[in-house]
Amino acid sequence: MGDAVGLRERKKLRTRRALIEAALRLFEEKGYEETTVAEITAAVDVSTRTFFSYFTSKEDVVFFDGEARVEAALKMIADRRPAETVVDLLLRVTSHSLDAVTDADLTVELTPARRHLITTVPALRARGLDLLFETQQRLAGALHRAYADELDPIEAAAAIGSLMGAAHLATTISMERGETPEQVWAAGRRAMEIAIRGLSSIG
Amino acid sequence: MGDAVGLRERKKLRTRRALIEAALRLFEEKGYEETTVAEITAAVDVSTRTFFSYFTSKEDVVFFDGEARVEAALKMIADRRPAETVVDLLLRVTSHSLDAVTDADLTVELTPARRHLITTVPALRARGLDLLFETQQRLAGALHRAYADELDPIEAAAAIGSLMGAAHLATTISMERGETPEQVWAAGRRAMEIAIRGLSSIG
DNA sequence: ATCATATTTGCATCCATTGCAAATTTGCAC
DNA sequence: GTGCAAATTTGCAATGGATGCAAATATGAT
Repeated sequence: MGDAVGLRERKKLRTRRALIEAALRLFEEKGYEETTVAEITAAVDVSTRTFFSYFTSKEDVVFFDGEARVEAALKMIADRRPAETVVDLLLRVTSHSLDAVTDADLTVELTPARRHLITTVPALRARGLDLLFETQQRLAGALHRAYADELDPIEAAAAIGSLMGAAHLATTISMERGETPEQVWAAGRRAMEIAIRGLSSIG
Repeated sequence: MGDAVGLRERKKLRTRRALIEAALRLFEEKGYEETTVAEITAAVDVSTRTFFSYFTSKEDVVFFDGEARVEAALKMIADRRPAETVVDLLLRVTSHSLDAVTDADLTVELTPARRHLITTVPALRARGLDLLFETQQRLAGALHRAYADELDPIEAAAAIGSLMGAAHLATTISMERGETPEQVWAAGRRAMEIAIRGLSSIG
């Protein structure tokens, strides 16, 4: 990612970065729907058309670091430790997946503001869910490959879907209830434990 | 739903139904993105503007029966049987959730064609995932209410998220592998069993 | 038949998105 | 340095979804 060899690449990276920062700032200041692509590009002083050669849509700019996060998780699964169980590996992956990642020389965490945008704005929420689901498909594939002898594709999918489905819904509901970040985090962990133990453990 | 008292209501129902049928037919014939709202309304002989007083967006017309399905599931959860376990109830709900439901006098099943559209067209897939997630939130709330003494909100969320997350990802991957409808159905059932037994049962 | 209300319709408008060809910039060879 | 080929940016036109609004219609109760 961080291979800015020539002037060309460096300039592109700078433009991309500037577009992301301007967009996120404007989205926070005046709201996503109230911000036009023209306003974003005006703030960076490039043409509107250029925006769409960097991002395929206005939504995309909010998920600029998604691919880096996914790749980090995929790598962890592919490089799994020899005797590690599926559950241990997945817990290790999820606990690291929230760390900051570097994308195109732009290191960012999933700030509360961004998280709020993604869960609040319908267009972003839908896009985020689509990306999340695609991620789950890729992780399930990687998990199957990493444990080819023990897990068939459906079992791998069930494992990823169950764990991530439980954690995602639980954290969302925790947030919706206005709980503190610590409580939200705890909700996610409890949900994963339930997924690991099985539903019958609570019925 | 089926209370078409006056001419007014009957006419509206007829228009709504005609719009849905024309839209689905056109989407199948020439593709979702290639079909304009103007073409749909032309086929029904109403103005383009009218379309948007029946549906909030072009995507919405594909999910016309979503609300009816969700309400059926919510009702089943609310009317749970006295001594029934959470797992038994949820299995009963999921096995019935695929039955045909009646929406505005229009009874429909989730045809393969419609399913294909929803999983294929990015805009529909994203919208469908948004609706599915919203459904999960509502089901989790209902489950918590139905088992208020046994499940707190987070546990209810973990249960719904785990079960539906596993089933959805497993069926999607099964479909993607080109498996038969029977195999897809079996994949969903296996995934739910794994969610119920717990991930540790496969590691 | 008539009036109040509910619907439909016809604009005008905004904005995201895309294709295309012209203009500009960059990297490299000479 | 110059000049050329390739990569980028830009301007422009066009498409299509979505919304607000006021005029035109249709409906139903008296």
